[in-house]
Amino acid sequence: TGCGGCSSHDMNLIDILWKQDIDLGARREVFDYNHRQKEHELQRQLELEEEKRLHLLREQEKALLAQLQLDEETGEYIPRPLPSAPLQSAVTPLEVTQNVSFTEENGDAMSFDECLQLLAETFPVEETEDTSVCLDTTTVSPPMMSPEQPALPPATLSPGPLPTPPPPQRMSPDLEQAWMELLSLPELQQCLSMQMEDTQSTTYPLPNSPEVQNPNYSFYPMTNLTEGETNNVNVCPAEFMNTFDGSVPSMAPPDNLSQMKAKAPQLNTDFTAESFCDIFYPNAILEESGGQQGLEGHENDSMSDIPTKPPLTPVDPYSLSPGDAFDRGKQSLTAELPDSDSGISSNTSPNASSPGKSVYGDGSFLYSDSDMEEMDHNPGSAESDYSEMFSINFQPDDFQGALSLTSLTGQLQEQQEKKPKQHKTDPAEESGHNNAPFTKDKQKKRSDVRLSRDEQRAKALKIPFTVAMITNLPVDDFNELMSKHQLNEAQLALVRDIRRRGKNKVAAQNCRKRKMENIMGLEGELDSLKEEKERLLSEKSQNTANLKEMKQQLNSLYLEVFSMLRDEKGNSYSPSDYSLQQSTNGSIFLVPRSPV
DNA sequence: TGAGCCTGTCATTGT
DNA sequence: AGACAATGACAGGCT
Repeated sequence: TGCGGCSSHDMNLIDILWKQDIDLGARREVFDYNHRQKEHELQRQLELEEEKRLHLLREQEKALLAQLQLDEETGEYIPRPLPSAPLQSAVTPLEVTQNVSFTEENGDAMSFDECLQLLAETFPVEETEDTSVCLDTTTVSPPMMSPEQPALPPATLSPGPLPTPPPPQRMSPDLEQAWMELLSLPELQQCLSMQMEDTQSTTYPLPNSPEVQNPNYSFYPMTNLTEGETNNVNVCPAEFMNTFDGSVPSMAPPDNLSQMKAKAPQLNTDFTAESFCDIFYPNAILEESGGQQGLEGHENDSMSDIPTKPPLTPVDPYSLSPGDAFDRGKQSLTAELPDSDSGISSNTSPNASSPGKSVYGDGSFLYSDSDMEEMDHNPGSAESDYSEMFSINFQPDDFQGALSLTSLTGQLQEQQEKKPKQHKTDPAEESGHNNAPFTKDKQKKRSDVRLSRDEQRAKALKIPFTVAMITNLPVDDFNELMSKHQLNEAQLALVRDIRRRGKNKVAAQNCRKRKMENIMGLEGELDSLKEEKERLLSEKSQNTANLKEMKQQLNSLYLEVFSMLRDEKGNSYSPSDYSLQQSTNGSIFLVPRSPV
């Protein structure tokens, strides 16, 4: 079906073939008349567009020829004499292509491949390795093309008939050299290699693109053998493909040129290798260091809009507060609510009954659980204050080596633990905030506070460690940490309590998890046992049935044997009067049954 | 409003 | 003996 300009007659012929061939494995829809009709219409449109495009190409070719003539005094179709200096070889082809600025003048945008195509058509070159290298990029590309974009088979590689074959013409030596140098341009080769590599390793899937899903896209006329848009379509990101929107790129109005440059890479007019790469792999250019990275984020247009993700930086535990400004206002309130339920300090402060009066600045660290309740009312403030406290009290010098890492992980963990906390107040708790220490009401809103309760306590007692550190540090490190700080009795007790609670909390979690796993394991075991029981019962019933059958067979055999036995008078023995018994040596005896 | 679940905490025991 | 893990029990919060 690779017919180029398929006439309606051809299509009818193909129709017939389709209908006749039931072994093609083609889906039913390809035989659908409406479907085919739509395809015919689409094909006609494509043919028209192709004609327009070819016409434009001819115009551009004329312009190019004119330009080339202007460039040379000799009248040859050579864009410009090429310096042979190696240093300039990388620049000159760019100049060539830049000089061929037909697109700007014509107001049409052409892709790099279109230019190559134009060059090839203007100065057809015999197949060389270089050209095949260049155009081979199209062959490795997945067949992704929009219906509006005529599928263009590899031009110079295709031995098939060419609808518009350029007359065989030998490229002028200079131009050929320029062509080779252009192909040997490092940037271009890099781009091409990236292109090939990308098409091989990373396709540009268009999950929702009908062009890709349409199994019949190959029916679209493949009239033009030079690779133009196809190549671009194959390699350009999906968002670029979606920008075609049915318009032929070369017919793009000039006023949209800049916009099209940004969207459609094939519309670029400056064919420098860099711009080539830049257009096709904007991410790769943007992220100079991570070329492959740039190639991966092309499916989504928004990806390019997303700012480059900054490298992972250590989380600043002191910047975790969601609202310091709001929370600072509560600091005086929350700061006066420290407590340790260790039983060591729990003398109710004289100020405990007057929340408005802070004991924080008094240096007092003896608090009641009722104070903790007030802390519970402001868990958010406690969180922020906690971070704020550590921003003040945290002494990096105290944590060296492994401790710093531990503290970091602990802070990270802490950050995670803070997230789900909720903020509520309970009037009942407020009324009971003067309760004696160790009352159970301190456990209210436990889910609200969780570690933040200990965090608040730690803050209140100015303990310069994170709760995560206190909890997670190994014993030796923890003891070392404690020894490095002059903590008073209440602080030490609180730290021990925090550590105990933290570890117990983890232990409880593990225990419950283990319990659940055990339950699940037992359930699985129960299921397997049930299955085995069923199997055994089935087997038992089967055996019972077999046994019953065997008994019946044996009984019938027994009766049969009896029926064949005769006494000296020729009378048969009655099974009710006699029985057959087998002795240990295998001999059979007819034994009279004893009367009951 | 009560039931059920989840989670933190305490007390206890074992390692 | 002390630290820690494991676990039952309890209580509070949440749905």
